[in-house]
Amino acid sequence: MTVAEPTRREQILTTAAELFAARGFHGVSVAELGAACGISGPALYKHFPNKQAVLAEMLVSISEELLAVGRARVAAADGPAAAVRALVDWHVEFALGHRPLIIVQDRDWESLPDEASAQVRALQRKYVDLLAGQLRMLRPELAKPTAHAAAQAAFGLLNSTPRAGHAISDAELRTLLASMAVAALRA
Amino acid sequence: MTVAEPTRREQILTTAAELFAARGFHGVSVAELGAACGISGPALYKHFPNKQAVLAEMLVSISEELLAVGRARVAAADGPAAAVRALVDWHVEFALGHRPLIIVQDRDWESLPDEASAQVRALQRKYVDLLAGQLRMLRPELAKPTAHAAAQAAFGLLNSTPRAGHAISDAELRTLLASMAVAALRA
DNA sequence: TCCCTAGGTTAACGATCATTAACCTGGGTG
DNA sequence: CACCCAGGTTAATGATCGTTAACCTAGGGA
Repeated sequence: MTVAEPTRREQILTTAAELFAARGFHGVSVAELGAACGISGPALYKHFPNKQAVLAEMLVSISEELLAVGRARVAAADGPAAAVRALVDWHVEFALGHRPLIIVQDRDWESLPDEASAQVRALQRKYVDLLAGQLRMLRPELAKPTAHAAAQAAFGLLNSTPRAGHAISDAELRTLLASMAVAALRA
Repeated sequence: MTVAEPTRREQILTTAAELFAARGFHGVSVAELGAACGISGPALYKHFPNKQAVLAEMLVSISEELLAVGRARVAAADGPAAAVRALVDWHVEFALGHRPLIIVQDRDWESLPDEASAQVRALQRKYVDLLAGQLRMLRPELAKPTAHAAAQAAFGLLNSTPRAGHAISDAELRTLLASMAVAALRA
């Protein structure tokens, strides 16, 4: 069976993720992005209506994936403690596997067009609330805003991943971050 | 005694911090920044050589302050456990008091001119190493890169502060974040 | 065979911006 | 009093960039 060759749309999306992560959405010109894909400049408009749409597709799809898989893992978990651990593991797994996307997501989401921006914010909020909800089942003494803030802080910890230097192996980083996040959520 | 009225330079710096935090360095034009200060456009060049210099002064000075005070608190602490706690407390105190600066620091430092960028990176590295060093004294089993990654993750947690909604009081947020960070570092 | 269309190309346009030029003004100093 | 200059002003400049226009080409279906 043949290796699935990526469509040009996909190539543009992954290339854009790397470039945006490295220099920011506004720091990458359409011409650069095209060149990095082997085509040049305006050819991008055969695949996307404009530059913001590239960013939008990228961020909306990963927000959706994070939420969908997160929900599935919670549903499959045996109780809130397991659910919290499952969510942490899922997020660190995703973050390690898609470092550029994580960087772009929390640096450049303000550059989105209004509609997509609201959509991403809503998805992210649901994702944070997913963790916050499980956390409150585990620790009923937490008020809702407190649990939300704690969940957000845990994701902040996990999202520091991509900036890490390569002096430590992915496997070690994975267990380190997961155990730190779980400990923080238990505090 | 009269209230210390800020010099125009200072006004520009604090205004720029708020605007950059809200819309990103590239998202704020020189004209907008001037207007927000009550002057207009090119008048900024009477106080700074160019737009990047505003960002540079902002980021270098806060990096220096973080490091200097961090060192002082470590020196004043009674043992590594107290030093870790002091560093966490100092960072959360600073982050809560200077939310826009924290946002700008980890979103826009790549927009700095090369020299300033290197300077900020060096200061930040020393700051992270300060925490990592105390952590290794506390937990000698940690390898140096591991401790560094753990320290970075803890700062990632603490820097999630500014994005938090206002549904929770600063006082509560302060103790929540501090205890989460300390717990994560102990894990 | 003929034509349509998907997916390229280069050239041109218009907006936005950072930066510079040229000019003004009022208050403190020699 | 005369002058200087710090700190403004508006207008102009040049670069960059996103986007559009106009055009080309290969390949597959009627």
